[in-house]
Amino acid sequence: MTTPNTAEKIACAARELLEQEGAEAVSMRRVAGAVGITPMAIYRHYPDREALLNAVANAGFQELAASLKKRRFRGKLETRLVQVGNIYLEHALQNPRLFELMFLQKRTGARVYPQDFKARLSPTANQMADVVEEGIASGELRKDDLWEVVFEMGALSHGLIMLYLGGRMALSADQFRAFYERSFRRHIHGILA
Amino acid sequence: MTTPNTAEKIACAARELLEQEGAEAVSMRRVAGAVGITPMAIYRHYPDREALLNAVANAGFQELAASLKKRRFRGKLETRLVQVGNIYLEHALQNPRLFELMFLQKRTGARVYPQDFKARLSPTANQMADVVEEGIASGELRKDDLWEVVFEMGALSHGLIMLYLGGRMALSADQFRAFYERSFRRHIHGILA
DNA sequence: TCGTCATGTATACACTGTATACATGGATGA
DNA sequence: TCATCCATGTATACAGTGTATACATGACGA
Repeated sequence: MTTPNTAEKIACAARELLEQEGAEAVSMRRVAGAVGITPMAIYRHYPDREALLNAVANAGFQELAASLKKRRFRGKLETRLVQVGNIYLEHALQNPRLFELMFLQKRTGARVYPQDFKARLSPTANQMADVVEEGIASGELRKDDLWEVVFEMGALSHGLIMLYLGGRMALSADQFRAFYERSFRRHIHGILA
Repeated sequence: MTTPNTAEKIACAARELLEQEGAEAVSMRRVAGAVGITPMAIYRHYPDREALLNAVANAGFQELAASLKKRRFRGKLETRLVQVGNIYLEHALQNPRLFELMFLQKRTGARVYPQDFKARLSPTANQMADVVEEGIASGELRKDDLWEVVFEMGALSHGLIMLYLGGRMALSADQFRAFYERSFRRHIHGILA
């Protein structure tokens, strides 16, 4: 148990290949080569390529959840919402390909709105939900459907990040960070005068 | 010129395959088979598969632009913003795979923010921009960066649609339409009390 | 009539995921 | 101790992919 599992070594190699050469470079043969085994040996640990990529994505979700849990959010409500959003953002900027894999791919077992969210099965969304729920309770936020508000902030987040990672915004990482934060604040305040 | 071009027949067949069997089913061999030519004949019209998919995506953008141009938006400002958003939505719901192709794929020659948008090269964004610009001028909308506001509404739109099309929301099409519209209105008004 | 050129074909190559059959080595039970 | 089992890995093969290369064909202009 202390020595790294072969399955983990495979997933690790897949992730490295993913981040360095893109998703299409993650072939069974190349992953196997990186680990030092035969392509078919991978199938002793993962039923197929999709399952392997799924495992990599899951690792990403766990990391993201850990990042969110580690951090303590403080300050006024708007600040805390922005802080949660920024953790998503940093995770995306530091693992761009992994992030695409996590949210673009049709994953079997992905959390489904609304039931899995209301059941608090999504650790990432829970953090945002806690802040929003408190805001609604304190009267700082308009009374509204908690999970709709949370999911929609996630959608805005993903939308911006995907467009940026997809090369549709000619901005430096720092410029994008600033844009992203402005967008978050605009979403909180609304655009009406 | 009146009879359909072979290049067009190829793109058309590719689009049908895409919408009916998914992006991975769009292979050169299958497209060629549908048209009744040899796989290699496609290369007389498109340099490679990516270019073919690009052509299909471009057709989608033209359709969307035409839909937007055809429609006249009237009523109060918020209503018009929602109307523009709904056209995106309907296009996505009626051509889901095409929509994914249009916005997920890294397209060469995709409009890049901000220069291409400010140069009004994106017909789809222009429609939204007209409404927002008028709102800012009339004082109905807060004074802000026009194109940031426009791009960000597009991002929210794409984010929601991608998550829905990606199977991450267990909602009927009508339920999603309602969610989408509520989100749009929330974004306009803000979530603060 | 004779190129010329656009269009299509035939074949081949390197690559992919993975099904199938076989090897191996270490743990376990008699 | 020995036989057995089983997890793990290997070797090979097959159908599929994009596409490079070489050749065919048929319309058209000089």
